[in-house]
Amino acid sequence: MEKNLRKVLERAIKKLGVADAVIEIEIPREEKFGDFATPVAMGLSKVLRKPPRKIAEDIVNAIEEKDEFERIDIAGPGFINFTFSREFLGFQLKTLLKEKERFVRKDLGKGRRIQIEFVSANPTGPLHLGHGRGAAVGAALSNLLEAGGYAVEREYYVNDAGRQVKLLGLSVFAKYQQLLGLEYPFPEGGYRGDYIEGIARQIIDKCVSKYSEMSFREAEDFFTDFSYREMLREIENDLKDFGIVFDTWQSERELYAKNDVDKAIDDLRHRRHLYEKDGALWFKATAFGDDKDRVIVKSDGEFTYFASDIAYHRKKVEKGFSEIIDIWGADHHGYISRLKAVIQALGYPREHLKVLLVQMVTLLRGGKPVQMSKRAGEFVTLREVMEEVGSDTTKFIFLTRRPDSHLEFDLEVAKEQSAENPVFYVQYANARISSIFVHAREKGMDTTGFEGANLSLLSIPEELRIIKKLLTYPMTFEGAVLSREPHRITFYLQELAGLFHPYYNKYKVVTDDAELSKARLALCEAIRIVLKDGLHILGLSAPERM
RNA sequence: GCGCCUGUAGCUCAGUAGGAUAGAGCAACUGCCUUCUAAGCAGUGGGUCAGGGGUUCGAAUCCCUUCAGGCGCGCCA
Repeated sequence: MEKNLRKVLERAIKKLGVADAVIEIEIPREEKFGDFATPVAMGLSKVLRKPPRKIAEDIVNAIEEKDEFERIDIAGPGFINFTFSREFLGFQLKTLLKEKERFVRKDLGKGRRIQIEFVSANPTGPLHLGHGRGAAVGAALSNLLEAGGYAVEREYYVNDAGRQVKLLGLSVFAKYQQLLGLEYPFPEGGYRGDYIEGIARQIIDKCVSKYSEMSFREAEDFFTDFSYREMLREIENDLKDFGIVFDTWQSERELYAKNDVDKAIDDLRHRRHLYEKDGALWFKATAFGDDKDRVIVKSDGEFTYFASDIAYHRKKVEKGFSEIIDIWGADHHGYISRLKAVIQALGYPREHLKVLLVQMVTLLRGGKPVQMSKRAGEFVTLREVMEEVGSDTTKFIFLTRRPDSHLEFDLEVAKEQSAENPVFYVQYANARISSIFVHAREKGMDTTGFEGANLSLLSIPEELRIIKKLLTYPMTFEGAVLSREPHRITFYLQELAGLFHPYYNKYKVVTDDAELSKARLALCEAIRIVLKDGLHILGLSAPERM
């Protein structure tokens, strides 16, 4: 729709002797300013040395495709306002009905491959609400880019190698000993949640007291592996119930086992980005804009966490994606510059890696902060929130906010609102349309083919407003894809539902007038196509009954 | 001390890559179900866009600065 107008404007402006004008097209805030508007004449006034309104006039006169518009006005300081003709809108709507997804979505990615890594929580405890935010945003972004024509790989990075999983194993081991009535000191800084006892009990059920005589050194591998795998299983299950499935799970251990870490270090060494100092091996991150150089191998010979991160990102890069997106909690923002430095050191532009920060979530209950301490095992899990508030509501709350805004999640408010929650507002529109279709079929009407519908019967303001809104969906969609901002879809859907409900309330779709009914059913079908598309992208259900 | 994020209605948040008179939901108040679902609709109020300066035809949006909140700044993971 706006692509079409852009072409019209380009041709017209070319006639004025300007070849490469940047044409902005926007949807005016007020209806009286038309369906689309462009401030392009104002921008051109400097180049052409003429007053903006005069240029606007020249542009309008140069437009050939006048029949697409009901009106073209020049307003204010030099805006050109376009109002589409009803015939043109009808034609466009019919195209939408015919092409469905192909119309509402655009192939922006052209099959290019993008990897999105998100959640990647340590498998040392259950997912909490902050992970849920990353999960909701990551999944929605993945769906969005996929819909936009990219081949997306959703990846979860599993930190199964470091000291944390070992500490998990030790925590479980200690609990295990205690449950068997033996005295065993709980490790300092160990994990204390109820889930630790759960895992310990599982081990007892499986092999009773086989390990009770052993020292942790002897039982370490078993306890660590069993515990983190159990956690990972639980995490995967939580995510599945949250509606999120990953394509690949990259294990950190595997990077070591397959010598990816060594290879990455060799690679950087050959590229002369490493040096030794004080018995440690350093990466020259400052050469690529980082604050300080970073240690990869400590003087005691141990790798730092950064070493496997280098190997991991090298692996990502070598998989040949056109872009890599990491979604991190904002508390990791200090790592952006060092990883971008790695990307650059490996010979790629730093833009090849895009890090999306998801800000912290403050959990409240009735306005009061809920105390969270992972160490003490006091925290509200994602599963608990899902069960108390609901997955769709939880996701929607995450997706109605920009990822980089701090978020207050009040459990009471989320629940209270559930009756009039915005997510239901959108889903309800879809359910109502389904219901209309059922009703229409009961009346013996055909609700499948709309080729023959006389869409020119859709003439009241509410209907035209809805049609225009539908036809701007591709524009919103494109903006969301290019800016990598799924929340734009969320707001669009609320606006669309906000046009449908009043219409529904005021007018009947199914009436005695068969032809009008058919046209209105066609409109409903178009709304449904867009609603379903948007809800699908956001990872939300589109129930037919509520 | 340095870096990143944030500051918009009582509350939670949008504001479409600088555009026209600043938007939604919640909360408050008043009406609407013998009709395709009332998880809905109609109506009523509410603003120093944190403060100050600058850039230009035009700024919530870009730059500088001050203030406030959050998060980071290890040979931790």
